[in-house]
Amino acid sequence: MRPPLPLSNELESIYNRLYSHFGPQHWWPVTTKSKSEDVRAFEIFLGAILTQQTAWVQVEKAIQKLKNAGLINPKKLAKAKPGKVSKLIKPVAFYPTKARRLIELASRWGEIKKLSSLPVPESRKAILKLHGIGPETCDSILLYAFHRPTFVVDAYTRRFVKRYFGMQVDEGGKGYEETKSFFENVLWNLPNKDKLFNEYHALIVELGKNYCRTKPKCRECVLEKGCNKLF
DNA sequence: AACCAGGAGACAT
DNA sequence: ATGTCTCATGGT
Repeated sequence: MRPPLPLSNELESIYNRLYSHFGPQHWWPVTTKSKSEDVRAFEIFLGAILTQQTAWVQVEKAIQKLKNAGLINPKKLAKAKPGKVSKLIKPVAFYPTKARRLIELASRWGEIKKLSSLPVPESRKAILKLHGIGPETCDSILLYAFHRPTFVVDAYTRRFVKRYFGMQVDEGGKGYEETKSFFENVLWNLPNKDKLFNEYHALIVELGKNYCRTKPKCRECVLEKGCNKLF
Protein backbone atom coordinates (compact mmCIF):
# COMPACT_ATOMS: atom_id res chain seq x y z
CA MET A 1 0.00 0.00 0.00
CA ARG A 2 1.51 3.23 -1.14
CA PRO A 3 0.85 6.74 -0.12
CA PRO A 4 -0.35 9.01 -2.87
CA LEU A 5 2.49 10.48 -4.82
CA PRO A 6 3.11 14.01 -3.76
CA LEU A 7 2.42 16.63 -6.32
CA SER A 8 5.53 18.14 -7.62
CA ASN A 9 4.43 21.38 -5.98
CA GLU A 10 4.49 19.71 -2.62
CA LEU A 11 8.13 18.73 -2.74
CA GLU A 12 8.92 22.07 -4.30
CA SER A 13 7.03 23.84 -1.59
CA ILE A 14 8.87 21.94 1.11
CA TYR A 15 12.11 22.81 -0.56
CA ASN A 16 11.20 26.46 -0.63
CA ARG A 17 10.23 26.48 3.01
CA LEU A 18 13.42 24.72 4.02
CA TYR A 19 15.46 27.10 1.95
CA SER A 20 13.87 30.20 3.37
CA HIS A 21 14.23 28.86 6.89
CA PHE A 22 17.82 27.62 6.75
CA GLY A 23 19.24 29.51 3.80
CA PRO A 24 21.80 28.18 1.34
CA GLN A 25 23.94 25.38 2.76
CA HIS A 26 26.99 25.77 0.52
CA TRP A 27 27.61 22.09 0.05
CA TRP A 28 30.04 20.54 -0.55
CA PRO A 29 32.35 22.55 1.73
CA VAL A 30 35.87 22.51 0.35
CA THR A 31 38.98 23.97 1.91
CA THR A 32 41.24 24.06 -1.12
CA LYS A 33 40.52 27.41 -2.67
CA SER A 34 40.76 28.32 -6.34
CA LYS A 35 42.52 25.13 -7.25
CA SER A 36 41.85 23.00 -10.25
CA GLU A 37 38.51 21.33 -10.64
CA ASP A 38 40.29 18.03 -10.32
CA VAL A 39 41.70 18.82 -6.89
CA ARG A 40 38.35 20.09 -5.74
CA ALA A 41 36.64 16.89 -6.86
CA PHE A 42 39.30 14.78 -5.19
CA GLU A 43 38.92 16.54 -1.89
CA ILE A 44 35.17 15.99 -2.01
CA PHE A 45 35.75 12.38 -2.86
CA LEU A 46 37.96 11.92 0.18
CA GLY A 47 35.53 13.78 2.40
CA ALA A 48 32.66 11.57 1.25
CA ILE A 49 34.44 8.52 2.58
CA LEU A 50 35.85 10.15 5.68
CA THR A 51 32.42 11.31 6.78
CA GLN A 52 30.92 7.86 7.00
CA GLN A 53 29.63 7.50 10.55
CA THR A 54 31.53 10.65 11.43
CA ALA A 55 30.52 14.19 12.30
CA TRP A 56 31.63 16.75 9.75
CA VAL A 57 33.83 18.70 12.17
CA GLN A 58 35.98 15.61 12.54
CA VAL A 59 36.26 15.31 8.79
CA GLU A 60 37.51 18.88 8.55
CA LYS A 61 40.34 18.09 10.95
CA ALA A 62 41.32 15.04 8.95
CA ILE A 63 41.20 16.90 5.64
CA GLN A 64 43.35 19.68 7.07
CA LYS A 65 45.97 17.18 8.16
CA LEU A 66 45.97 15.48 4.79
CA LYS A 67 46.30 18.85 3.16
CA ASN A 68 49.27 19.85 5.30
CA ALA A 69 50.89 16.59 4.30
CA GLY A 70 50.25 17.36 0.64
CA LEU A 71 48.03 14.35 0.23
CA ILE A 72 44.99 15.95 -1.36
CA ASN A 73 46.59 14.61 -4.46
CA PRO A 74 45.75 11.23 -5.99
CA LYS A 75 49.26 10.27 -7.01
CA LYS A 76 50.84 11.19 -3.71
CA LEU A 77 48.11 9.64 -1.65
CA ALA A 78 48.34 6.45 -3.68
CA LYS A 79 52.00 6.17 -2.68
CA ALA A 80 51.55 7.04 0.97
CA LYS A 81 51.88 4.44 3.68
CA PRO A 82 48.78 3.24 5.49
CA GLY A 83 50.35 3.96 8.87
CA LYS A 84 50.99 7.55 7.96
CA VAL A 85 47.56 8.20 6.48
CA SER A 86 45.99 6.40 9.37
CA LYS A 87 47.66 8.75 11.79
CA LEU A 88 46.58 11.81 9.85
CA ILE A 89 42.91 10.89 9.69
CA LYS A 90 42.71 9.72 13.25
CA PRO A 91 39.84 12.06 14.19
CA VAL A 92 37.39 10.08 12.05
CA ALA A 93 35.75 6.80 12.96
CA PHE A 94 37.25 3.61 11.52
CA TYR A 95 40.40 5.43 10.59
CA PRO A 96 42.61 2.39 9.95
CA THR A 97 40.28 0.82 7.41
CA LYS A 98 39.44 4.14 5.85
CA ALA A 99 43.14 4.88 5.45
CA ARG A 100 43.70 1.70 3.46
CA ARG A 101 40.65 2.33 1.34
CA LEU A 102 41.60 5.89 0.57
CA ILE A 103 45.01 4.82 -0.63
CA GLU A 104 43.58 2.11 -2.83
CA LEU A 105 40.94 4.42 -4.24
CA ALA A 106 43.43 7.21 -4.83
CA SER A 107 45.39 4.88 -7.06
CA ARG A 108 42.27 4.40 -9.14
CA TRP A 109 41.30 8.07 -9.38
CA GLY A 110 41.68 8.19 -13.15
CA GLU A 111 39.37 5.26 -13.58
CA ILE A 112 36.86 6.78 -11.18
CA LYS A 113 36.74 10.03 -13.11
CA LYS A 114 35.96 8.16 -16.31
CA LEU A 115 33.24 6.13 -14.64
CA SER A 116 31.67 9.29 -13.30
CA SER A 117 30.94 10.57 -16.79
CA LEU A 118 28.90 7.57 -17.88
CA PRO A 119 25.11 7.86 -17.84
CA VAL A 120 24.10 8.06 -14.20
CA PRO A 121 22.63 4.57 -13.74
CA GLU A 122 25.70 2.89 -15.20
CA SER A 123 27.97 5.25 -13.40
CA ARG A 124 26.47 4.39 -10.03
CA LYS A 125 26.60 0.70 -10.70
CA ALA A 126 30.27 0.86 -11.55
CA ILE A 127 31.31 3.12 -8.69
CA LEU A 128 29.30 1.06 -6.20
CA LYS A 129 31.54 -1.86 -6.88
CA LEU A 130 34.55 -0.04 -5.49
CA HIS A 131 35.52 -1.13 -2.02
CA GLY A 132 34.53 1.39 0.62
CA ILE A 133 31.82 3.04 -1.44
CA GLY A 134 28.20 2.20 -0.68
CA PRO A 135 25.01 3.78 -2.04
CA GLU A 136 25.07 7.02 -0.12
CA THR A 137 28.74 7.68 -0.60
CA CYS A 138 28.43 6.81 -4.27
CA ASP A 139 25.64 9.30 -4.85
CA SER A 140 27.38 11.97 -2.79
CA ILE A 141 30.44 11.63 -4.95
CA LEU A 142 28.49 11.76 -8.19
CA LEU A 143 26.39 14.72 -7.12
CA TYR A 144 28.85 16.82 -5.18
CA ALA A 145 32.19 16.00 -6.75
CA PHE A 146 31.06 15.51 -10.34
CA HIS A 147 27.81 17.49 -10.54
CA ARG A 148 25.80 14.55 -11.80
CA PRO A 149 22.04 14.58 -11.18
CA THR A 150 21.46 11.87 -8.58
CA PHE A 151 19.51 12.34 -5.38
CA VAL A 152 21.40 11.48 -2.20
CA VAL A 153 19.52 9.57 0.46
CA ASP A 154 20.60 9.26 4.08
CA ALA A 155 18.96 8.31 7.36
CA TYR A 156 17.52 11.82 7.74
CA THR A 157 15.95 11.62 4.31
CA ARG A 158 14.22 8.36 5.15
CA ARG A 159 13.03 9.68 8.45
CA PHE A 160 11.68 12.73 6.69
CA VAL A 161 9.63 10.89 4.05
CA LYS A 162 8.46 8.48 6.70
CA ARG A 163 7.16 11.20 8.97
CA TYR A 164 5.99 13.73 6.48
CA PHE A 165 4.42 11.47 3.87
CA GLY A 166 3.80 8.47 6.11
CA MET A 167 5.80 6.46 3.65
CA GLN A 168 6.83 3.00 4.70
CA VAL A 169 10.50 2.82 3.79
CA ASP A 170 12.40 -0.25 4.82
CA GLU A 171 15.83 0.07 6.25
CA GLY A 172 17.74 -1.90 3.66
CA GLY A 173 19.06 -1.12 0.22
CA LYS A 174 15.61 -1.37 -1.29
CA GLY A 175 14.47 1.50 0.89
CA TYR A 176 17.40 3.50 -0.38
CA GLU A 177 16.32 3.16 -3.99
CA GLU A 178 12.67 3.72 -3.15
CA THR A 179 13.39 6.93 -1.32
CA LYS A 180 15.73 8.08 -4.03
CA SER A 181 13.23 7.63 -6.83
CA PHE A 182 10.50 9.13 -4.71
CA PHE A 183 12.35 12.43 -5.01
CA GLU A 184 13.71 11.96 -8.48
CA ASN A 185 10.41 11.00 -10.08
CA VAL A 186 8.89 14.24 -8.97
CA LEU A 187 11.84 16.57 -9.44
CA TRP A 188 13.47 15.14 -12.54
CA ASN A 189 12.04 17.57 -15.07
CA LEU A 190 12.80 20.71 -13.15
CA PRO A 191 15.59 22.93 -14.42
CA ASN A 192 18.97 22.95 -12.65
CA LYS A 193 18.49 19.49 -11.22
CA ASP A 194 22.00 19.12 -9.92
CA LYS A 195 21.82 22.41 -8.09
CA LEU A 196 18.40 21.52 -6.71
CA PHE A 197 19.47 18.04 -5.61
CA ASN A 198 22.56 19.51 -4.04
CA GLU A 199 20.69 22.02 -1.92
CA TYR A 200 17.76 19.75 -1.17
CA HIS A 201 19.82 16.99 0.40
CA ALA A 202 21.86 19.48 2.40
CA LEU A 203 18.68 21.13 3.67
CA ILE A 204 17.20 17.81 4.75
CA VAL A 205 20.36 17.06 6.68
CA GLU A 206 20.17 20.43 8.37
CA LEU A 207 16.54 19.81 9.20
CA GLY A 208 17.27 16.37 10.59
CA LYS A 209 20.16 17.56 12.70
CA ASN A 210 18.14 20.20 14.45
CA TYR A 211 14.71 18.83 15.05
CA CYS A 212 12.93 15.98 16.78
CA ARG A 213 15.56 13.33 16.76
CA THR A 214 13.46 10.64 18.34
CA LYS A 215 9.78 11.56 18.49
CA PRO A 216 8.12 9.53 15.78
CA LYS A 217 4.96 11.59 15.63
CA CYS A 218 5.34 15.31 15.58
CA ARG A 219 4.62 15.63 11.91
CA GLU A 220 1.60 17.86 11.95
CA CYS A 221 3.48 21.08 12.16
CA VAL A 222 5.93 20.08 9.51
CA LEU A 223 7.31 23.06 7.82
CA GLU A 224 4.28 25.14 8.58
CA LYS A 225 4.80 28.82 8.50
CA GLY A 226 5.42 30.14 11.98
CA CYS A 227 6.15 26.75 13.46
CA ASN A 228 9.56 26.42 14.95
CA LYS A 229 9.50 22.68 14.93
CA LEU A 230 9.99 21.48 11.45
CA PHE A 231 8.83 17.98 12.08
C1' DA B 1 27.34 7.43 30.53
C1' DA B 2 24.73 6.05 26.81
C1' DC B 3 24.09 7.46 22.34
C1' DC B 4 24.92 8.90 17.72
C1' DA B 5 27.42 11.21 13.63
C1' DG B 6 26.35 13.52 6.40
C1' DG B 7 27.82 4.09 6.38
C1' DA B 8 29.67 0.03 4.48
C1' DG B 9 31.13 -4.80 4.28
C1' DA B 10 31.11 -9.60 5.68
C1' DC B 11 28.35 -13.05 6.75
C1' DA B 12 24.18 -15.85 7.86
C1' DT B 13 19.75 -16.84 6.73
C1' DA C 1 17.49 -10.92 -1.63
C1' DT C 2 16.92 -9.23 3.21
C1' DG C 3 18.47 -8.89 8.27
C1' DT C 4 22.41 -8.77 11.89
C1' DC C 5 26.85 -7.95 13.46
C1' DT C 6 31.18 -5.39 13.51
C1' DC C 7 34.26 -1.55 12.90
C1' DA C 8 35.67 2.27 16.59
C1' DT C 9 36.64 8.25 17.29
C1' DG C 10 34.74 12.24 19.59
C1' DG C 11 30.38 15.14 20.69
C1' DT C 12 26.74 15.78 23.57
